[in-house]
Amino acid sequence: MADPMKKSERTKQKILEATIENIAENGYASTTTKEIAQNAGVSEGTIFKYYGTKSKLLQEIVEDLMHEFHDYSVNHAFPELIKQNDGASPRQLLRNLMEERAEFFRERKAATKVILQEMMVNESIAKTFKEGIWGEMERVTDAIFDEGKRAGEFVDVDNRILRRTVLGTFFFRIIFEEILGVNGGEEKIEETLDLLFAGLEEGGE
Amino acid sequence: MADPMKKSERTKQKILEATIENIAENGYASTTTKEIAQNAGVSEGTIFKYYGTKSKLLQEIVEDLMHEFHDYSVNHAFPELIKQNDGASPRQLLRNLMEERAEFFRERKAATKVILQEMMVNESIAKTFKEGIWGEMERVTDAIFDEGKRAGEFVDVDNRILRRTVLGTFFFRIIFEEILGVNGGEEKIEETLDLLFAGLEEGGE
Amino acid sequence: MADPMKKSERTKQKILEATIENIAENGYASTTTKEIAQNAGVSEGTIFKYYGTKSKLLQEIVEDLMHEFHDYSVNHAFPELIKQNDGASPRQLLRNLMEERAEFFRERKAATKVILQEMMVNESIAKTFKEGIWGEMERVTDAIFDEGKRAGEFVDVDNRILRRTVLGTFFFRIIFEEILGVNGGEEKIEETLDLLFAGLEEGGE
Amino acid sequence: MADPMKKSERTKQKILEATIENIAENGYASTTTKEIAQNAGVSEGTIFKYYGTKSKLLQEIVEDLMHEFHDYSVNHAFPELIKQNDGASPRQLLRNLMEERAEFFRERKAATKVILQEMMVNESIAKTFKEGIWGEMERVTDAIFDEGKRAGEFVDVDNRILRRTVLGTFFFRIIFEEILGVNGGEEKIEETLDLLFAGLEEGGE
DNA sequence: TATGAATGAGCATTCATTCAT
DNA sequence: GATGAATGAATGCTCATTCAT
Repeated sequence: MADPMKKSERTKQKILEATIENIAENGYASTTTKEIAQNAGVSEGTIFKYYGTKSKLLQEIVEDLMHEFHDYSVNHAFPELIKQNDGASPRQLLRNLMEERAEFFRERKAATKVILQEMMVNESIAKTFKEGIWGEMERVTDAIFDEGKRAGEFVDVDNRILRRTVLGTFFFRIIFEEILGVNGGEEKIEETLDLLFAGLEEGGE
Repeated sequence: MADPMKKSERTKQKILEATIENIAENGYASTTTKEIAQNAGVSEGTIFKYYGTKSKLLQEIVEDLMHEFHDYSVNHAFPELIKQNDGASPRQLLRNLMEERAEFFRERKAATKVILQEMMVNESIAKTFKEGIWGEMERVTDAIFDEGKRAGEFVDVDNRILRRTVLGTFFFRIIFEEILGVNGGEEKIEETLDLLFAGLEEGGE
Repeated sequence: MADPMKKSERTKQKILEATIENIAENGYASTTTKEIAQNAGVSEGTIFKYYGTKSKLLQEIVEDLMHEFHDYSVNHAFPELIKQNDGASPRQLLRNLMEERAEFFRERKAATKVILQEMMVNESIAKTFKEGIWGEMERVTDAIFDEGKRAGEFVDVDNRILRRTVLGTFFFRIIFEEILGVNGGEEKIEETLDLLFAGLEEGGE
Repeated sequence: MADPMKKSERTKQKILEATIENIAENGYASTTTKEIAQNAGVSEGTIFKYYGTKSKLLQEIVEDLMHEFHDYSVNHAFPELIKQNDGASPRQLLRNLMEERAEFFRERKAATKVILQEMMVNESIAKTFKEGIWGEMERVTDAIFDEGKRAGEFVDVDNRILRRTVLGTFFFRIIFEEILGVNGGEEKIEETLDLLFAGLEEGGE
């Protein structure tokens, strides 16, 4: 058959998209199932038929993003790391990683906003974020930093300090520039990396 | 007089502190006035007597922090900037600024968390943050960056890019390390600044 | 034909049995059509195809029991009464009647429980019970009591008082012993009748 | 002060009375808190302020009746039993007991109906009934029957059989005559007892 | 000044019922 | 003949808010 998705799957999907949209805008607690139903073009009953409770809708959003993030790691980030012996410098690696991940969150801006919001008030989501997204980023950056230091290309500084500047810059782009819309929001990723690598100080190189 | 605050002022203060505590933990929408009343040790009626509506409590928290932040700027940050011709290097200036502001938010961690949370779902708070806190930080960093560049101490890069790394690192410490509790949370501010100034790249200097 | 019942009749029957089971356990109002459907192994839609509304299911249960009770009377109780001139004493008659009716309700314990429950909150079922079951029992006991008194075998007491002790004892067995499970639940019908006939008082005879 | 009850106590009482009335009429599951609120002349919120959940309202009704029943036993039934050596015959004792208890339930007809109804579908209420009311009646009747037999006034029949006729007659009056309104409902308690004691059979005495 | 009693609009959730397939 | 997807009115319950005392 041409239709790749059953009707009920399409309905579930519509509900999920509407939920992400509404929660990203108003927050989980301030979003009503009535609003979600209207936005999704279904009745409230249908939402509960598929998701049981409002909170399971939130869970679903979080878990979906986690799975996608993990799949993304396995299919994009790690293959890159493996290719590292093929000549890509740690710097190039870091650049690719930051670009890809930024792209990932940019494409899922609303869901990302949902997680950032709810993480602050929901223990379970905080845990999922820390173990899923943060843990992953920690492992990947550790690998790159260690390799960079081993190759004599990175300064020998505690990985946590390196992460502070690198991931600080990364999340700043996502949270402040993309989501909150401050600092202009221009990309200029190359200049940013140059700056991180060469330092703020004039005459350093 | 021995009593520096009238009874009613103390009651108002108790309510505000309880509100900050509860909202920081559960978010504005999930915090009930009943909980606040219990936490503050007053009746619900008293809250409404003083603040009229629940949302005015939130406004009050935001505005209080804004005023304190502004007073702090006027009394600490700008005087420093003015003394800059007295020999302090832009680097020293930046370091002082980051330390002081981090201290400011660290002392007001709960209120800061409230603003970060609600900023994402409340247009009015987002506006206040952007105009108040962010605007201030933009002006101050612009001044420092410009002076640093003029003095030939900073690389000649768009201030927005400079800000991305500097404030990214700064907010990372506050949001991720202080509030979310990831990346170990060790201070090591000096090393962090060294890294930002000298760059990630080995042999840069 | 080997198949005595069409498929659709069997489906209707399954639904009815499931309904009796569920309502007996949880009551009409607390029983959902979803539960009935699951218990009967059909879809909810099927229930409504056959019975139209939930309340018609209840009606059906009540009416079925009434018809069976009435058929039972016509085929068992009245023939006995007619045979009474054939030598059976009114006492024997009463005994047979109580045994037979107890057997009837015992075999339909769940449906009986349904009627007892709903009779208390549903005017229409109360009416059906009073006119159907109660009325029948009144007529039958009147006939027996009158005959017993005429034959000089029963004391000359108002039939309503006689009924109070006889049917009280009868319904106690059904409701309290069978359905609620108190008082041990042993049968000992002969001793019970002896007691009713001879009285509680020692030395009476 | 002249007012013997605080306002809040009066409100609680109004709610409880309305609840008993409505549940007795329509059953627990079919009674809405909205109806109760209207009947009690309060808002729905007030019901939940005082009782927390709808089911606690039911619990309260059941527990109240249990406590009253128990107090009644302690203050009326047991004192009578103690006076038994003062010359009251077991028959007289039984008569007093049945009259008093009938009076008790008659004065609380609605609450009694509530318990009878819900006992059939609510395990917890069934348990409370069995342990509270039934257990009490079992103990009291055992004491009377044993004493009656010891004194040679009652026939030597298993107490459970005696109870079947005595309590059967008793509950018949309450459930069938008082609550369901069948069998005329005339009192004639003396004749009923005579019948129970002397037996149905003519010429027994 | 402060309380606690009361409110009622609004919420998440349930469930009998409909209907296209 | 039977299903499962969808509905929406109704329910129990919450909570910001009011107000008499």
